[in-house]
Amino acid sequence: MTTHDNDAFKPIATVDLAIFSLSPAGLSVLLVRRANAPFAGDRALPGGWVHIDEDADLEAAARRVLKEKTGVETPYLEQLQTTGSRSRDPRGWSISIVYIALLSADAVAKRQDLMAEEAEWRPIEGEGVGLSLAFDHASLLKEALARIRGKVEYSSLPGHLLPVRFTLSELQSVYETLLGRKLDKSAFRKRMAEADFLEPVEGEMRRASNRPAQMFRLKDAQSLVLFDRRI
Amino acid sequence: MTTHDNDAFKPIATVDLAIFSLSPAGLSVLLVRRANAPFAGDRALPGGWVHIDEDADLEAAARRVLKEKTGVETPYLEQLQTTGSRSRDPRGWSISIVYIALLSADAVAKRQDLMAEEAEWRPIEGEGVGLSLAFDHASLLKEALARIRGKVEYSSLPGHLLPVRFTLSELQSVYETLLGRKLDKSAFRKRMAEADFLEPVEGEMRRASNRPAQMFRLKDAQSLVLFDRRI
DNA sequence: CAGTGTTAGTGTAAATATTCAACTAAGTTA
DNA sequence: TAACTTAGTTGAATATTTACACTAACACTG
Repeated sequence: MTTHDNDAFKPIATVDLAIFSLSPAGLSVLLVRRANAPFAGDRALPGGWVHIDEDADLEAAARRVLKEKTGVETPYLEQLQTTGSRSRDPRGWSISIVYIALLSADAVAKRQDLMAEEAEWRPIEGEGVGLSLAFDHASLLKEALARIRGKVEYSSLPGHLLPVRFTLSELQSVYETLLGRKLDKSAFRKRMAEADFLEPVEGEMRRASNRPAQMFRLKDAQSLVLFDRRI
Repeated sequence: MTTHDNDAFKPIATVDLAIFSLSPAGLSVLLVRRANAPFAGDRALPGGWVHIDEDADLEAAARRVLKEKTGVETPYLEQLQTTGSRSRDPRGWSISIVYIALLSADAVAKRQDLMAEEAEWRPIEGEGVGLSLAFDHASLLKEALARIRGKVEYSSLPGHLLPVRFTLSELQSVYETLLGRKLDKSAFRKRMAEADFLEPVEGEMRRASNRPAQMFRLKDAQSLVLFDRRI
């Protein structure tokens, strides 16, 4: 057996992001158009090198890329997976650490002007975006969608896609969109109460031409709450 | 905004493994003693550089390290997480891709002679191993344990720690060990039947000085089955 | 200002699942 | 053959889930 301790392998390493938000067309992902080779002109998940001088850790690098592309600073952010292989980048053995970010609807609206030139929102259709993507990004996006759809079943994930204040009906509607099925209203409300990740915003009500609804906000906008049972 | 496309950041990158098996003392993890600096003499999770010429992808690198240290070729293997920061390795900005491996009890016994010299099994106590580990490996091990304990609640994970053939009573006993609580026998059997990841080994029974028990094996030794409800 | 439409939020009976413990089954051992 | 041990099943009491109907609170209409 040989020791490789002084023969450090240094692959090409990037941090790539699957950034999601809700648009009128449903769940959408942020894509950029690549300026340079390889895959120049193709769409890709936004990403970038880790800046060895600037980024203290991988999550900091992910937050930096996110801010560069969207202007948003405090999203829900979670590491998805790392892929690395000889063949995924024509320039050689490369590694990509993939993060998932969820942007609240009002954060997206407010920072519209801060969004990077080359970035655009694309609605999700089925398992992807109906476009071929650079590198293995189509497969990374598919994994990200699988993770998100899985977590909708037993976590507060959809709450991170809404504006800061929302009603229970709006929240239920996001769950239904992401799950692709209808939920029972009373069972839904019971789950939300048990899971204990919402707090009512005192004195604030959604008013329309019908009974006003209590508004809620997430107790913690940064972290997911996992349920005891499926929704 | 600057482009860094030709300024590829190349960190130090290793694949590290949290390899678990069952010993008489319960769940155990494989540790190695480091031969070289940094942390020479300390215990660490087994790991190594990706071999750019030899490993097609990250999982291949993980399987190679696993085989070098244990002699086992076909374990349950799953990527846990990737950590990367300026400070985790005194040699500079470094990345570690961490995998979890589960070894079946008979695989461990059979390959005892193939196990690496410097490797040893240490029983888990609480959130770790009661030893300080090199780098941030204590924290990586803690994350690995959290992942495992979480999955025991709603997956076939414990089945991957048993010998290839086992009885339902043995399986229940492993669930109980990992969960730290007793389970109801009839409810347990109902769950296992619903989850549908076991198949009876026809004609084989465990015989002792009592009623013989049907033996079972995993339908798929490589993959986990997730349950609809908690166990 | 009564009537209607619409969405918010609650209540309840029937169906389903869980729990707890007792029971039967099939072998070995004395 | 009786006692012992572990395998595997059954069932009644209790808790939870589901489906759906009900009440509540507003705006709008005439």
